[in-house]
Amino acid sequence: MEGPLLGWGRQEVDGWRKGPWTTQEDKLLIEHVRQHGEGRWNSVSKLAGLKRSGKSCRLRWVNYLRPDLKRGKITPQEESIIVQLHALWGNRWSTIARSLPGRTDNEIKNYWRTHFKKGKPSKNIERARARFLKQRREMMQQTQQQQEEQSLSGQLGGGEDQQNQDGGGGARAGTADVDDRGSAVVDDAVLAPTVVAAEAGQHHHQHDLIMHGDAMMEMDLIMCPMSCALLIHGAAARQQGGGTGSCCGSTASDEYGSSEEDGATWGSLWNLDGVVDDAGACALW
DNA sequence: AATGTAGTCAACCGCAGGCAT
DNA sequence: CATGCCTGCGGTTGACTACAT
Repeated sequence: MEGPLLGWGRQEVDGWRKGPWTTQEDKLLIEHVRQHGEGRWNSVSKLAGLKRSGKSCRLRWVNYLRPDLKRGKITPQEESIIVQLHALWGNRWSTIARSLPGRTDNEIKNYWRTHFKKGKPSKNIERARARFLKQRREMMQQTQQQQEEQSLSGQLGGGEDQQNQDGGGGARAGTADVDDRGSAVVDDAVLAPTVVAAEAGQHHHQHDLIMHGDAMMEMDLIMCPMSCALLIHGAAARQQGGGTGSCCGSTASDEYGSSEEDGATWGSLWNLDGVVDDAGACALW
């Protein structure tokens, strides 16, 4: 496996190797990261004896060599998450990728390009997207209304944390609402403290989110539908007595690996009407 | 069976922001 | 405070593969 992969045109520019990585290079990089950890990519080439730029090393590691990467095709769940997050964040692939454990921004970007950019399942996608945006609008209006009511009444002296604790209805925390079409509406308030803490590092990115299209709004709360999905999943699992709730982890990947081309799966995925039961638990997971 | 086309994946490039000096 | 370097991100490109004609 030593260097048969030519064809990227340039093999070496200014002393830097370019093009496909060899297994030898991969080994060197893996070994280096194992010993020194991630980061300091520019020094990797020297320390590891790689004729690769820091950028190239980082890219290779992040997109291909990282041990926590989930190989295999994007599952329908992940796909729906991608669509929702893209509706929220646009082409912020890295942000979207953070909500999909084991997936890279590059992977998601490629996936989006090939599947949605050319409008393959456009009707479903657009419908779901439109529905999602509409739901978000309604939800935000509702939230705003609640905030106004609260500020007007002034009786809830608990401060700004109050709404998070209460979630606008107490029992709603950790669940999904169901709108008049039966679709799952993820409530901002379901964001658990742990999730907030986990997201705190990137809060500054997400606080001033600009919605796509006509839905321009500022997010007062940290928006992470995947986190919400996790919680929905968890809630569903709890309701079923399942206990642990793994989200789009490897199990999901395994489960859907064989059926993701199935049109029926697509249909059921986007027709969320049958997905959320009366208790608000999401049956997808 | 050969050829053309679309899909997928891996990698590169340029830019911007953050951080150290 | 200014500058330079490093890192990360998004866009783009090229090669390979699968499928259709």
